[in-house]
Amino acid sequence: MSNPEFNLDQFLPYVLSRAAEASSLGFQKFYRQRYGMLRTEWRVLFHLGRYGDMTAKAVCERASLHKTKVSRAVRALEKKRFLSRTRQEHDRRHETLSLTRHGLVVYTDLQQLAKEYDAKLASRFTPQEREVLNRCLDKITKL
Amino acid sequence: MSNPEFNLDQFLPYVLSRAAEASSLGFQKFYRQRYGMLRTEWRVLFHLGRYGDMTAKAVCERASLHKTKVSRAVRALEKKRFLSRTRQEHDRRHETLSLTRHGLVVYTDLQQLAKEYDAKLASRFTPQEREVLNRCLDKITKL
DNA sequence: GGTTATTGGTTTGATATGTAACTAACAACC
DNA sequence: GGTTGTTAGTTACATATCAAACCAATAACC
Repeated sequence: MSNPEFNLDQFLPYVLSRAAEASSLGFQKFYRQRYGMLRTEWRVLFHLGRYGDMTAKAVCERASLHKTKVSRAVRALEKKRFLSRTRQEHDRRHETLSLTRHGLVVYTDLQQLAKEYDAKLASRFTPQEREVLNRCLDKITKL
Repeated sequence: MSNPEFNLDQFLPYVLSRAAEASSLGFQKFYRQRYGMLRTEWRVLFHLGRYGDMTAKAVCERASLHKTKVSRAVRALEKKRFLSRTRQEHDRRHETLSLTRHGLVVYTDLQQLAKEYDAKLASRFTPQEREVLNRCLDKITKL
């Protein structure tokens, strides 16, 4: 069919999104089954767990997530008692998000699992490959 | 916060999905703006355009898409007169999907744009990087 | 100090997605 | 030739997502 030079299986956006889906799938089950969390929820949890308390806006920026998504994830996490909010006194529009003790436990658990899962993935690559891979993905992510 | 060894920005599923999103974004506008197509729709279109007529089932397998998604995409593409279906005589459960003349024109246009877009992305990498990248992504995709 | 603009966050309504149940065509078995 | 199983594709319903409108707090300007 038409131009044989174009190979769909080497088209970067396509290949990337397939790889992303495949690699997410294996990890999903941990946060879904164990804690009934959604993808965006664990992302928010991870950001808070890894980088400490911050405002919803900050999460949006760090994680490149839209504010409506974050808003809903925060509500869900709050309902599960994984995080709590506190309005800032000097500017009552901002609210600081912090993990509860329970949330921190969950984060620690998932973080450990993530580390193991990542190690398993990484084991398929040589250190050089891994390095190139990270570098390339980083370049792509930044526009 | 807790274990400083775990770096979210190197967690493969996370990094991959961000890169995938970023790289898709730039290409989206072509099929969205020009032809009002959705992601799944262009995937189906591309598979038919690139690999010729096939059944919906075959598209599912090749593109790793769920049959309901394909079903809906096919209907949408049919409505736009980009493809047509024909029941197979020897087994009336199967229907062969083929691009219409119009669909082929659209495919050719998008395929050209994809090639250019891909070249632009690829220009940021050395051939070696590109090779490693493809190899790694391929490994990840296959489990 | 009242008007206008901006900003952090939420809500709403239209659209997309995933899961499971469904239909229709065929095959296999007796 | 009727029962049972399987397969290609669709439908229905519940859920997730996106965009745009919205609200409330602050800032900026006069």
